[in-house]
Amino acid sequence: MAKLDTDFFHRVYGVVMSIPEGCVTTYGAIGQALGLQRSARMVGHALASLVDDPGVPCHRVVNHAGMLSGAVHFGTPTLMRELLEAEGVRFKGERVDMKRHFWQPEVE
DNA sequence: CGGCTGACTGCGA
DNA sequence: TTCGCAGCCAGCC
Repeated sequence: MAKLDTDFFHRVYGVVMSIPEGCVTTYGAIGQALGLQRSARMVGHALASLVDDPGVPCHRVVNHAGMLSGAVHFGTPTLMRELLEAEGVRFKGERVDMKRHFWQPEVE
């Protein structure tokens, strides 16, 4: 681990893959775990590529407001929410109940 | 090789 | 939590 390869996406892959079922996290939290504290955007872009990769529960990643900002990239805007609800994640209207399901990824 | 865009965040009000 | 401003880095054209 801690391989500084250009495969930055690969790191996000590992972290997202480590997200427990029924839990959600933010881009910043992931970025922080990767050492990219100020570059949460990169996490989002990484996810954009990871969503193209099967086996990556990127639907467990939301923005700091708890909104499913990446749902549009799922092909089906509602798919992201459906997946979370299927895992037991509670929703507050259009947002995820961060207070209840927020999970902090740890540094590899 | 240069510039723009982008699944965002943090701070202050 | 919401609104506004500015920063950060990598991928893509």
